[in-house]
Amino acid sequence: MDSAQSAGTLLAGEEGRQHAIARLRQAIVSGDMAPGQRLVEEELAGTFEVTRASLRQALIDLTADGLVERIPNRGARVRVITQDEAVAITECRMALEGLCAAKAAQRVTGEQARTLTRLSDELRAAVSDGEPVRYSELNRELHRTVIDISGQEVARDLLARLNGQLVRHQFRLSLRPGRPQRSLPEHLEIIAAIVARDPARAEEAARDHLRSVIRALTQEEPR
Amino acid sequence: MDSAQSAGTLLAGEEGRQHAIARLRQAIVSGDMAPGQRLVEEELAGTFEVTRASLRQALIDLTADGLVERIPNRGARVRVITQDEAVAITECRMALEGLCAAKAAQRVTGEQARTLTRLSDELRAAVSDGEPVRYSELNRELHRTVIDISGQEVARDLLARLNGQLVRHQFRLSLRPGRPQRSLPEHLEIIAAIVARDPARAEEAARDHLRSVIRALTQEEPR
DNA sequence: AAGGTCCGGATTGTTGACAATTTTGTCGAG
DNA sequence: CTCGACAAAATTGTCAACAATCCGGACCTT
Repeated sequence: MDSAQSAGTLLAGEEGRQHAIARLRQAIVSGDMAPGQRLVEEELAGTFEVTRASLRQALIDLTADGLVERIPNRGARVRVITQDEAVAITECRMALEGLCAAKAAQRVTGEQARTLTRLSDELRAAVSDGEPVRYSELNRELHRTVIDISGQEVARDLLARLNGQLVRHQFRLSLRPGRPQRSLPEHLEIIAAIVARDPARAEEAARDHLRSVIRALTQEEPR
Repeated sequence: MDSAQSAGTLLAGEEGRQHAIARLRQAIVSGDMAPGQRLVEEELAGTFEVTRASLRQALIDLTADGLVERIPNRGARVRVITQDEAVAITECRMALEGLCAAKAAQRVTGEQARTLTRLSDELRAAVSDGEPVRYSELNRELHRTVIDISGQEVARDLLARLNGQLVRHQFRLSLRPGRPQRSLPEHLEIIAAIVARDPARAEEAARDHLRSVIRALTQEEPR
């Protein structure tokens, strides 16, 4: 493979689009681009070294994911997700992840149970070692695993979209001092309920956890 | 087929796209196009009298809505929604409409309560008059009203997408003999719980109702 | 000076042609 | 008769130029 990024040549076609999507998403999620900032097609196409068509498609795709807002004839801006919206999104996650936790408890296999138990240990370790970033990763992995076990592909797609919009809020939240300590027991309870194959308890645990996330969001630090 | 409009002129741009989306959606949900049927861009652009670009955008939009399936370099087909998928979708509706019902019970105003009560009466009337189509319309209106009262816009968007995929199944279901008689009390209970401003009861009622829909779906008539 | 109108620059939207890809059809070898 | 390779056709994907639209500011009118 060649490193087609040399000056002068710009990526085209499918490759270009994927590249543009990745770069844009990264830029938005990491906060390199301020919320509300205008996204001028030609300008971005230049900086990412893709054709304008590729970048245009990328904008459309990200609009479907809720990361970008497009107004006809007026262009695109990075979508601002207010705290109220973050709460509303988390409420929907509560409903859907509750469903997934319940189904996961019904369907979990022995091997999957072992994976969950291992995650359990790693979460505990990350907290006691004081590694919030590691904890945040494991957190995401746990949610992903539960959804995976549930086999609910429709919910998985909906949740993927919701989470995409939340990445920034989630990240800020996980770095709040004391937050891992508070959420750890909630996560452990979700795992325990699924391993115990108790759907009602698993659903309640998942919902309790996200209720707690909502509380934390509404008590957002005053900046 | 149809004689379309005037010969020779084909719609373009935004107008063309909207037209194409409307016609295509109509054709798919009404069953004019068999599930799995190939959707050739040029061919459809011809019959709908829009440019290929417009139709292409329409296909992309409908893909986002889950009505069409697109495979790179291989074209689009109308997406088949299996019974299992219909069940999975309804499970997600269960989670999300449960949330909306609960929030609606918290936020309902006096006027909204009166609207719901009126709907209650109309639903009863439609059943006792034996008008399944009217009942189906009122049914959709009820669900829409509840979501509206809840003020949960995120859930509203997700549900809109899910319902778009289900239209056909829902329609078939509502025409099953005896189905309105069975679902009427469930609908009435949802309304009663919201009017009584009891979130937990409203959530449970909404979930019970959709649980019943799932049961009906899995006992689909054997054709 | 207030209000309205009309250009100018910038940006997005669309189109028609062309390139890339997949599928179909044909033919010959085994 | 079956299988595989090759070529032709059909279809989708991409691009670069062109057209439509919008915002801001200068200019004119009253």
